Amino acid sequence: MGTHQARRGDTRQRIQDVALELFLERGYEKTSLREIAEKLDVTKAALYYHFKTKEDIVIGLFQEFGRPLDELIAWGRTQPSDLDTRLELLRRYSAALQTASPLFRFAHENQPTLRELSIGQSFRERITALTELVTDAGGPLEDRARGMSALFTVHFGAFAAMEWMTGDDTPDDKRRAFLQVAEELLTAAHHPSAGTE
Amino acid sequence: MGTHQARRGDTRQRIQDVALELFLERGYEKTSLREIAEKLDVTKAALYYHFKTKEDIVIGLFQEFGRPLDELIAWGRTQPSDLDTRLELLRRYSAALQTASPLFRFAHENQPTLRELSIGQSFRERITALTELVTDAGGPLEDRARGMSALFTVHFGAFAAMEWMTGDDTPDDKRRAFLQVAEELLTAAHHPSAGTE
Amino acid sequence: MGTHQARRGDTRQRIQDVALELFLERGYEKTSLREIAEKLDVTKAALYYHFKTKEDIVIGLFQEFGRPLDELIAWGRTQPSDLDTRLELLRRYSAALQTASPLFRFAHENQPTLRELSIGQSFRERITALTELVTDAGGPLEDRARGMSALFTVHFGAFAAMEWMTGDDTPDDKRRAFLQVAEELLTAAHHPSAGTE
Amino acid sequence: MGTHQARRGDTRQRIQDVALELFLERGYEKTSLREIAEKLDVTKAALYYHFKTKEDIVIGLFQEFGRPLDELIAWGRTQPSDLDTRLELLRRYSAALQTASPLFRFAHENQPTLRELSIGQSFRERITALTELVTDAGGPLEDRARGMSALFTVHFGAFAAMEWMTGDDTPDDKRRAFLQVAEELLTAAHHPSAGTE
DNA sequence: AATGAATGAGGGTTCATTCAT
DNA sequence: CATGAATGAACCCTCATTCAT
Repeated sequence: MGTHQARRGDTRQRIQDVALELFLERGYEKTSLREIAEKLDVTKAALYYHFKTKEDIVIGLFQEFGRPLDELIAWGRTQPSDLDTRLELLRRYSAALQTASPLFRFAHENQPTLRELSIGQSFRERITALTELVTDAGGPLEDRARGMSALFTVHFGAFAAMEWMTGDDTPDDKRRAFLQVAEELLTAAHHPSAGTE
Repeated sequence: MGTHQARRGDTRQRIQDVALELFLERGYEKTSLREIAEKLDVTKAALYYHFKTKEDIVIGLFQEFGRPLDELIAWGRTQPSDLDTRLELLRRYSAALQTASPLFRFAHENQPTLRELSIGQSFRERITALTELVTDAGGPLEDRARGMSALFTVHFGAFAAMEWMTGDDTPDDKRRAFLQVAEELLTAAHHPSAGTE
Repeated sequence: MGTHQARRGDTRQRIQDVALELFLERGYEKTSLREIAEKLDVTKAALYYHFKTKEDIVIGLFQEFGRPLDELIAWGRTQPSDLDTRLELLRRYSAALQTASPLFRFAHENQPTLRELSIGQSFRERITALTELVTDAGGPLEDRARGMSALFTVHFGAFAAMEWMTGDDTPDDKRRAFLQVAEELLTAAHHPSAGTE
Repeated sequence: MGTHQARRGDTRQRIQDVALELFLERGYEKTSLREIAEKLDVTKAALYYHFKTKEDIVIGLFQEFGRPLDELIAWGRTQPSDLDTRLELLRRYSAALQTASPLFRFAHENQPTLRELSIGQSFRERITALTELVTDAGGPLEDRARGMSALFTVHFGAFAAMEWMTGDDTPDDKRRAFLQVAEELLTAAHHPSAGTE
């Protein structure tokens, strides 16, 4: 029950938690392994026992949190490419963001780093896959814009909005509100009169 | 006479150009002054003749490119807070992004850095100001979400979309499409029946 | 039962074998215990069960392989200091190198390390002892040079030559050739007319 | 006339001097840049102003000291492949070693390191070139052994001998003695009766 | 308007070694 | 007989910055 040495075996997990926390606060590049180690009250070398490199910590994070997104895409690909599927995709994406949003915010705020970090490639591919599922590649430009906009809305509604939106609604209220706006966008994209209005 | 030394006096400008280019490519933190200097074929020390610090280069960039945004906000504050004003704000914002989009992309992709860089504060404030002009602080949550979504749509439509949207429409076509979607969103937010649907 | 764990008790030997192999390939300093352990498919800590320190592995190697040299010197000291003894020393040394040459190559290629490694001292002493047995401390400079040269010839003929000598003679052919050259050198050193030429 | 800052512009040279000195004393791997810097009373970073990497220091050393050897080889290749040429090659090699011997000793005592250091390759090639010039690729094995032995004799006579040879002859006396022994070896290799004796 | 030389702080990484289990 | 987890010291290297010239 002491402060020291109390945990055991969960060090790997703790490293990832603290790392993500600091990466979000100060960015990947500016977060040094020294900082992570100090916050955990271990040595830098201890980190290297659990992760081969700094980049490896990020890879670990994405493996853990990125799975729901993979499943979502896999599911989407088994479904017919119609409005109902897309609405459901949005809903599930919104739900997934509830827990994974820290990682996604990290991904967004550290793009130049991820671009060079191998893992970044696969993350971008997943985003691309999602947009393809939600938009109709052959449809009119406006409709595709609506699809992407719906995605932006759910996506950024999950974290960017948290900082910029005033009022005292709960995070979950906000999330649902953005989800509804996104659904309207997608529905409009499928409405025959959408492009003409 | 000679390709070298041909320019004069515009070194400051050239530094900023190259810096922004590299910041976009590799991120602010990973771009070293050495790289910038080498690409310009001058010494690191030369950079210090023109800019007091690395951060100063960023400040210079924001002063140059950030002005249109300041003017936009200033204009918005003189106008009545109604739908027409907001639509016009969107249009002007979209237009401003046409030239300033590299800087905005830089701002977005280097948020953790900017957060600590003093200049970042003022940039965030400007974004906050914009959202306040475009949404009605006292209105229903869905409407505020629509306002923010409209802003996201114009904003990310300007660069994120460029990478993720397939098809061979021109960038300007895309921009206009996103603008139109954003206008629809704002209009819906002002429609009496919007919240009930 | 199974390929693993098949050996038992010979772990110490296997460590030494793999260590010498790696020391020869990459040098003592650049060979880490991690590498040795990985190649053996055990943990670093396991090495410490068999050897107290990294240096201890080297000591072990020299004890194993260095004995023939000790015996050679001991034998030499019991013999009269004449040409026949010296020729026989050369022959025995050449023979000893046949099996011990890896260790000798290691010793030669890692001299700065050995110099600081306690065991190195004793190795150098042995070489010095050999030269004293083969040369006549009070004789003319040229003769002493011939003695050392004979030693070089046998010594480096055993490994350096392997890499630099073209042709398809067997290693043993080469060894014998160098031995013969060395014998000529020693014999010349004992010839009355040697110094006068 | 102060102790500090007294020199200027010769820092690069001083780094190389001190580096070689330490490399000889403690070996390349065990010599840290910190040690070199401290001995020079500058910062580690200063070293990096003059040399891109630790390996670069070695490269610099070889470029400086390795040139005489290159010239020797180049000269040898313009000459007829007979005894006189070979004797002259030995003499010139022996002379070259007078000044370059520290570098050659370094090369010899740090072979595993050099093998991985790119520069090492070219050094080995030079040694190979020399042996080819001094021996007759098509001749009998014994004669080739005599050629290599002659080279060993001159080569190791230049530094290894210094440590192992007792007596109070000057280094130059020793060098000349070894040179003479080497000359005898080469001459014997060209004697018709050499192999039969 | 710019350079050459240097610095101090810190980066990520690797190493030999230890010890409770 | 061996492992898992960790440490402390050191490593090479890079960075933003300075300053005399």
